Amino acid sequence: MVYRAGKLGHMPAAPVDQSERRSGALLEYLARRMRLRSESVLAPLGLRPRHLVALTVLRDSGGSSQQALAGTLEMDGTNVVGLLNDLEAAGLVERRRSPQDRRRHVVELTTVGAKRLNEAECALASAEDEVLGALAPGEREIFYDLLRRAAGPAVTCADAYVDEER
Amino acid sequence: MVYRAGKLGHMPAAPVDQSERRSGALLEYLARRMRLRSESVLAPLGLRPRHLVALTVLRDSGGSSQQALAGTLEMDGTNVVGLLNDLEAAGLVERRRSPQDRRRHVVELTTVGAKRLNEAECALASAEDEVLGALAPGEREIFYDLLRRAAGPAVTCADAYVDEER
DNA sequence: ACAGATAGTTTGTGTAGCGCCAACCATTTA
DNA sequence: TAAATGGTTGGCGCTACACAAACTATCTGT
Repeated sequence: MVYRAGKLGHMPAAPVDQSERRSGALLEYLARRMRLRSESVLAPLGLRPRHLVALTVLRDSGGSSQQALAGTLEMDGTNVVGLLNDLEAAGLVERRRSPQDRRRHVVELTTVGAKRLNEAECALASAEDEVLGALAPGEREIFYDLLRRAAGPAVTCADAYVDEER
Repeated sequence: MVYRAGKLGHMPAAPVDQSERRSGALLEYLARRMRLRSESVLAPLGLRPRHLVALTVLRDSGGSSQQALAGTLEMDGTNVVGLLNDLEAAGLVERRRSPQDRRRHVVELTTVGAKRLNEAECALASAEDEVLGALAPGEREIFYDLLRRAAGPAVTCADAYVDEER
C-alpha cells in the first residue's frame, strides 16, 4: 500500500514531518556508527561484526544448516562458507554432518564459541554505550526488546530445517 | 588484552540472562535486512541507502558544511565529496559558499531534494513493513522514536548553520 | 603582507565485502 | 542410473571506503 500523504512535500523549513516510520535511514545510520565502533572493539578478539551476527543467530537458533543460515543472514551461500571457515578455524563453531541427510552440515556453536560470543558482547557494551548513549537505561531495554522482536521471526524460527521449493 | 569475566563475573555460564545489551548484532542484522530491501526499492529513484542517510541528515540539520557532514556521517571527507557530487548532479542538494567563510560550502537540500527524499521514504515504507513486520504499529512508533533519539544528538548537533528559507 | 592553517576537490592506491557464476564432490531421491 | 541437492572452491567484478598526495581558494595571526 502506497500512501502519499499528499504530493505537497514542499516547504523546506517547517513541514509535515510525517515522521511516523522513517526508520530506514536512521537504522542504517545507527548501525553504521555501531559497526565503526564495534570493529575496533572486536578486532582484538579476532572477530568482525558479521561473525558476531552469525554467532548470535547460531546461538539463538541452536544450530542450523548452512543453507538455512544463508537464508537467515540473507547472504549468498558461497560467502557463508567463508564466514564459517573463519569461525570454525577459530574453534567457535562446529560443522557436523547431519545424520538424517549426510549432505548437510549442521552448524553449531561450540562451548568456546558461546564463551567468546559472550566476551564479545561484553566488550561491545562500551560501543553500545557510546552509540546509544542518548537513551536512558530503561529505554535501551525497550529498544533491545523491540530489536529482538523485529529480528525475531527469522532468528527464533529455529526449526530452520523445514524448507523445500525455493 | 583478554577480556575476563573479572569484576562482573557473576553468572559465568547462564546464557540467557544478560539480555540487556545485545543490540549490536541485532542492529547490524536488522539494518542489513533493511538495506537489502531498500536498495531495490531505491534503485529506480537513482538513490542508494547512503544517499538517503545523507539527505536525511541534511534535512534534519537544515544544512551543514561538508566537514560537519563528514563528521556526522563518520566518513572520510574525500568520500563525502563524491557522495555530494552525486546528489548535486541529481539536483537534490546545493553547495553554496558560506558568506562567513568562503572556504566553506554550505550544503543544503533543494526543494527537489526534499521532495525526492519524501518520495524515497514513502517508497521505503514497504521495505520497512517487511522488515519490521513483527512489530505492531504502536511499537514501531516507539521504535522509530527511540531510533531518532539515539541518532539525535549527533544529527541535531550539527553546528547549526542557521538557515531557513532556502 | 606573508606564512601557515583550513575547506574543499581531484586522483590514485589499497583493502574488504559481497553477489554471482562455474566446476566439483558426496549424497539423496526419483 | 540419472537428476537434484548441500556444500566447497576459485574466480570475476563491482562497490564502499579509508588513506595519501597535490592543488586551489580562503582565512588568520603576527
